[in-house]
This record gives sequence, C-alpha cells and structure tokens, in this order.
Amino acid sequence: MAKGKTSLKLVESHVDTETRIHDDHHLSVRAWLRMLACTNRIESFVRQKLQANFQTTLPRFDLMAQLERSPQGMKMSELSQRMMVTGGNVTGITDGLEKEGLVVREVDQADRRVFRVRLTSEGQRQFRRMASEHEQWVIGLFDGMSMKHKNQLVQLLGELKSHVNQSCAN
Amino acid sequence: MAKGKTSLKLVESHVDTETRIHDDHHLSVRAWLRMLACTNRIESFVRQKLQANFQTTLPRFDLMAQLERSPQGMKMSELSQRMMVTGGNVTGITDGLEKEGLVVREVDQADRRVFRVRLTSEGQRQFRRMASEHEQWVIGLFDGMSMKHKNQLVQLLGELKSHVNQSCAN
DNA sequence: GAGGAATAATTGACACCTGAAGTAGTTTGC
DNA sequence: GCAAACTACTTCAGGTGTCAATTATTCCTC
Repeated sequence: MAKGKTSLKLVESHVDTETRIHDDHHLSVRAWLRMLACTNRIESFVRQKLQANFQTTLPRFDLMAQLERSPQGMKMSELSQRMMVTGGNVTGITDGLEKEGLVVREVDQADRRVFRVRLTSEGQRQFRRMASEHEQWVIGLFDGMSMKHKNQLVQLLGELKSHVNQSCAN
Repeated sequence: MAKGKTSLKLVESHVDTETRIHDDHHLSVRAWLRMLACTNRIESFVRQKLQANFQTTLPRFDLMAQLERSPQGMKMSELSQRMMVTGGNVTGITDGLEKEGLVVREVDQADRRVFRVRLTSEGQRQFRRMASEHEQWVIGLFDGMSMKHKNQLVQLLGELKSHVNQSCAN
C-alpha cells in the first residue's frame, strides 16, 4: 500500500461545497474535512519555511526532533515507532542526515544488530535554530485565536483522538 | 522541495510529552500537534480501508471524487487546483486511473492544449461504492463524540482555518 | 498576421512513504 | 548446544509529492 505524502485532498473541493452540506448526519464528515484542510495548510506552510530558511524537510526535522531529547542516541526501531513511519523510511531519512553530517550511526556493542543514532554537535546547533523558529511559525498561525478557543480546541481534539484510537483498535 | 507524504510526525513524540507542557505560550503548539495526531490517525485508517476493501489509494479516490461532480469532465489544471497538488502529480495519478479503465482523457476541440478527464461508467460505479463506505468510516471514527462537540469542533476549525489563511497569505 | 507572453500538460530528478522480502545477530526451548 | 523463532535493520518495487524545464497551443499586441 503506497502512501503518497499528502493525500486526502478531498479537502479543497469539499471545503468549497462545505456550505452546501446541512444534513446533521454529515457533521462528522464536515469536521473531518475541515480538520484536514487546516492540517494541510499548516503543514504546507511549515514545509515551505523549513525549505526556504534551512534547506531541509519536515521528515528530517522530525527525526532530529526525536534525537534532540535523547542525547545518548536512539535505535532505528525507536525512531520508527516515535515517528509512526516504517523502518525502511527511517533508514532513508537517516542516510540523508548522516550524509549531511547532522547525525551519526553508532553500533551498539551490547547488541550488534542495533544502531544508535544521535545528533552530531553540528546537528544539535542546527536543530536548535530550527526548533525555535518552528515554534514561532506555529504560534503565528494560531495567533488570531483566543486562549479560550485554543483550549477548547485542544480539549475537543483530545476527545476525538481517544475515540479514533478506540475505533482503530479493531 | 520534496514533500514526503505524511510528515510532521513530531506527533507521536510530542503527544507523549504533551502532558508535560504547561506553559500557556505553548498552547498553540499543543493544539497543532494534537490536530496533526488526529489527522494522521484518521488518514491512515482511511488509507488502510481503501487499500483493503478496494485496492486503491487515497489520491486516486480523491481524484475520482472530484470528477464525480463533473460529469462533463475536468481539465487537468482544474483537478490540480481542486486537489491542491501540482500538475505533474495529477498527470501521474490520472495515468494510473486511466490504465485501470476508471477515467479517460479526451482532447478538448475548442482548446487543443486541454485534456478533459472524466469517469468511465466503470469508474462511476466503483466510486459510488467507495464513497458510501468512506462516509461510514468517517462517521464511525467520530462516533463517540456528541453532536454538540462536533459542532464546536467545526466552529473552531473554521476559525482556525481563516486565521491560517491570513497568515499564509504573506 | 507575426512575435512574444501566457497557459496546459508532460517529463525528469529527487525525496518520501509503504509493504514485503532479505540479511544478520539474539533468544528460547528442548 | 543448537535449531527455530524472533528482532533490528536494509533493500527493493511502486505510488505519491515537489519543482524546474520542456513542448504545444492559444492569446495579445502592435
């Protein structure tokens, strides 16, 4: 099963017709499409910024974000779990970052199947610069929203997340 | 700039540490990461279902969804806009669907630069089956949520979307 | 009505991403 | 002890995605 990057771009079209959907039964679909629209816009924005300001990509940034909190390094399989992507994917992204000198693979002497990946000092420096900007971007995007509404949103999304997790468990 | 499918999988990790973030300044980041987590889970679920039940993918489904409302066909560039992806991408997805006999390209006599793409009758049949199931999946995922909360969510996301659009406009 | 700007679609290089198959090292159970 | 089962990682094929360059056609202006 391939998983093209962005996908579920039912978005734009449904967004266009969103106003025509009145049936309460469709409330779920509306919520979903609207959430998807928001997510895609924000992701796209962050992606552009990362590319323009740091010549890097979201997956690379994400992997570095994982490593930044584990100075002792992480196993490939841990990265895979945390990032919710397949192992093969982690291999590829790590290859790229290693080639750029931002991370290193180190064999684990205790278990020679394992690679511990960690940020180089260059990688750390670079990530810290990116992370602080990244936070500003996100804050900027949510800027017009009141704290109360942000809180409500966090609540509702938390509720949704748990429902989704239950449904997916099957 | 490459755009790996899923990306922004800061998700899982941040989700894990979410509870440790208390600073109100980070409310935006929390909301963002939580929304991303929800979206990714739902997308992933829908993707799996589409693959398992119909041996198709989300982008293909999305493209067919566009065409379904335009029996007279759509230009490639229209599809590109609606789906919010690049033209080159539409070319590829259309190629695949055409190969499977679900859509056809027809040259527009009025403007010979243009291809009109439309669903074949086979494509229509297949899409309708998929669409109704798709709706059920989404409704199922939102099932535990009260109508009131769904409405709130739709409201808040609408607000967010307009703020994001403004910020991105620059 | 001819040349240049604009538009429609494709192509190619590259980066993700997945699932499945393959390799190498560890554990387990008898 | 040692074969089978398991685990960690890589590799490969295939479907998305992007951007930049190319081709073909149309529009626009003088």
